[in-house]
Amino acid sequence: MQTLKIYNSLTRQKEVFEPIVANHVGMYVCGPTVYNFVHLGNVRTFMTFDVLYRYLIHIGYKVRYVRNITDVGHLVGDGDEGEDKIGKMAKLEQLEPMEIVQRYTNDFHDVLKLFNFLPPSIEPSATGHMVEQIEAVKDLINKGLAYEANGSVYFDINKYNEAGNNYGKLSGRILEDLLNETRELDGQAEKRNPLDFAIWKKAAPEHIMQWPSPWGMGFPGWHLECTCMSAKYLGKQFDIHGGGMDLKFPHHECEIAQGTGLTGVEPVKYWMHSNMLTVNGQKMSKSLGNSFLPAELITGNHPLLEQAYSPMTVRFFMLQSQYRSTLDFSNDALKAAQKGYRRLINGLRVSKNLEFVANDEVAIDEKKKAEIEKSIEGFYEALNDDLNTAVAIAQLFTLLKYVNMIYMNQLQPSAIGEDTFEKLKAKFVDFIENILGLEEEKPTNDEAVIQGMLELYRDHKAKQEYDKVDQIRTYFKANSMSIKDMKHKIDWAWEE
RNA sequence: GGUCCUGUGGCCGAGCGGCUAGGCAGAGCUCUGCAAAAGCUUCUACAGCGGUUCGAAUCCGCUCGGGACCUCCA
Repeated sequence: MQTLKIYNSLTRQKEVFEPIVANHVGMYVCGPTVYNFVHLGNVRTFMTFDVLYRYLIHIGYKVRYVRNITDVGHLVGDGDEGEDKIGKMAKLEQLEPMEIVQRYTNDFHDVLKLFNFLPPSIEPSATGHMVEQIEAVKDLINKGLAYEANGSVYFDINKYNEAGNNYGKLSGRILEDLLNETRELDGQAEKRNPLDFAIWKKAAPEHIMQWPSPWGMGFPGWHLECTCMSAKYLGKQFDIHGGGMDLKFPHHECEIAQGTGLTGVEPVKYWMHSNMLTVNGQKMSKSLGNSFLPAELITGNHPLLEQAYSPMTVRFFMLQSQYRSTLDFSNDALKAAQKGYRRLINGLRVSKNLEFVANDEVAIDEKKKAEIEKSIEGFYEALNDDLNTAVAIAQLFTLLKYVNMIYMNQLQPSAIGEDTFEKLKAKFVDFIENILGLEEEKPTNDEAVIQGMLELYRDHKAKQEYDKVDQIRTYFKANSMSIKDMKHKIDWAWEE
């Protein structure tokens, strides 16, 4: 098996990945809060973990990939007194909260499909795990790590730290500093410590999302669902937890506190955080209003877009950088990616039809043979090095060169030997399709080609070259189409 | 203000002590009826100033830019 190294945010260094249970990997990734459309920044994070998931499977692990849907508990605004995001949208659009959830969950799934993401093994939702969350709150109260105040329950940071823990270790925060910088927020009065965070919130009567609990009507705190669902499906300790960099604090910090508080052990072995997608150097985010929706991208319908870009162009574009670097989103970069992607995919199509031809008169070109072998090895090395897809793609372009040379008859297959030839062919396809998840996009403008054919048809007809005319008709017919040769015009239709 | 990241050639983006990353764009060549495609060759780099070192995009210091987080964000 390959030796994969992962940058662990918790230890701030690259570590050799060793699963808790041999050959099995438990991976949890924070999914979206479904109160709005997912944007391209979100897509980047899910793409990072899609490639990781694919790679782990490729190198032989049995992976359980859990990615949640947060459909309650995420509050609007800064304070703990903010409205629930789903509830707010429901009111705004005059819909049932579950309609909001359904609508944006559907959108999320559409987007994932668009970018060719593998579905996770389990996709649990927060509202579907209300019992588990209430039990967790009870448990934390029993353990003395949480307290009730006025119908809400807060996690007690001081108690947690007194028990020998270190709240803030993931994000590198020092409690005193945090305290000094705490903003004046509503609801602070209820807390023993301003840093304590809600694990259960009392719901005002008009609040449209609420559940009965031992502490009255309310709803769970934002961080709790991930703790409960990851523990339920992956166990109290699991291998990889991923998410965007911006979730490190407070979300993931709170997850560590909750998980450790509940079970006494660290919930996660490797924390992975993907960096932000930026626009003109600034983070793409919903609140800054500089986010791009996938739909805007593929239609080109956005003031900052000069043209439309296909989903695979975007996938290629994002994979050309390493996930821990910020990536800037621009027309020039996207256009360059489009060309690169197309060149690679043309090679992919061509490579599938390449056949080995034995020829004893051709000597083995050891240098070329070695370069191919080295690039294949290099592809693995790149991904093993904290999922460096940028370097992996560079290797792919070396392989592409050889695929093209063989295709163009500039290189005899036998010059690299049958083994290397078959390996080149198999790996090239496997790397692109199965690991990077890039696929050929079928042309969307077949109509233009058809019109060109009809043009030819018209010409030949005019010149009375009926053998050519019949040839074109046969071609159409073979594709379940027929040419409609009418008095006023020539058109085509699907054969009925 | 605190914590942390970052500045690479025309553009994007790897590398993080010695070995041409790569893509896109530009130039030349081969091939071609002409193109396109493909292959070959090639030009532009490591923000600035010091230091460490036989050797520094790569380590250290300072200066100047850019950004993230500090209870909305992937």
